[in-house]
Amino acid sequence: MISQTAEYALRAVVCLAQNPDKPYTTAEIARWTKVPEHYLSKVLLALAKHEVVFSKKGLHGGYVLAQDPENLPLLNVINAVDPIKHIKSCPLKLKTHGANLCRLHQRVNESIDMMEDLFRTSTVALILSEPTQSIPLRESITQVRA
Amino acid sequence: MISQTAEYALRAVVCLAQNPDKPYTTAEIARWTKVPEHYLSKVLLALAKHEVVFSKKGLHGGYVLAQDPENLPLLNVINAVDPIKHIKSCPLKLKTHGANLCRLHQRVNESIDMMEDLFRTSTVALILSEPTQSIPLRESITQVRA
DNA sequence: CATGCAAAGGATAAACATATCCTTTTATCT
DNA sequence: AGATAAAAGGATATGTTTATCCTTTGCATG
Repeated sequence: MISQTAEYALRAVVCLAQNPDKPYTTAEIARWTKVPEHYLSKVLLALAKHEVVFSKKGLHGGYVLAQDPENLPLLNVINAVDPIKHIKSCPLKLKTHGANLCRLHQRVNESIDMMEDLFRTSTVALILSEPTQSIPLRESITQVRA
Repeated sequence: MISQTAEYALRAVVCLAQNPDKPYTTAEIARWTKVPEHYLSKVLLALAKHEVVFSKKGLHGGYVLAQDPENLPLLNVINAVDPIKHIKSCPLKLKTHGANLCRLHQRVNESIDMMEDLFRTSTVALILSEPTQSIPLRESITQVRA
């Protein structure tokens, strides 16, 4: 339910977080994340504008995380490229509803709230710290035993 | 986070549920729900194909709910027009990940699961039974006192 | 300060979602 | 049977998201 663009942004940020000091070029991130390079450049632009990443031009330039992964919720990344929008008033524009949503739109909005909460409480650091069989972006060598 | 089409489908079903025996024509539903009539006809077609609604052609025809609102989760409506898709295997197609999602995609998928659960446990009857200030699709006369 | 590297930004294209219109099919009522 | 009502379905248009390409700007180094 998140957009392709948001998924790309998350991958890029996770990539940068693996090596918080090294500046990664668009081309490098594209290779790691398997995101189309030229599209990724737009995504990174948006992340830079929202100060999720910091960019440096020229030789040895590239992108670096602008935030400590501990303090960087996935929500911030998503909102930078494709803001989660809540239902604030009746989509039918019924005058008597206004900001008092009916049960239908309350429910739909509840689902949006839940998503937002989950992404707000999930930091980039958390994604990297909890080990599983699969390491983000990595063709790991972990082998499942039979 | 649900599509416009899914929102339209939910409105249509809620409309039908208000009067489970009366066949509503596309034009009538469009008027109540404020959904573009010709687009709505496609949406209703999909709902009919998935047996969420029953359609009857000709004079006095129209659409009727095919399910008891008590047993009709919003999820069924949504899935009829715009199926919720889970992440089942690594979007990067990393061979070593396969069906073992990394933490990132586990989280993203978790958010999808949560949404699905909410919509699975919310029936159409529930939407109509819990009264609030705003009645679905209706310009109610309830007035907020100052 | 000239050269090369890399991001910034603009213009365009392709794919998909949303929306409109028109014809065909099927049912109902005289 | 003929007329009418309404869904089914096809063709097309508009808008948004995703993707590609090319030029410009800014930085680092020799």
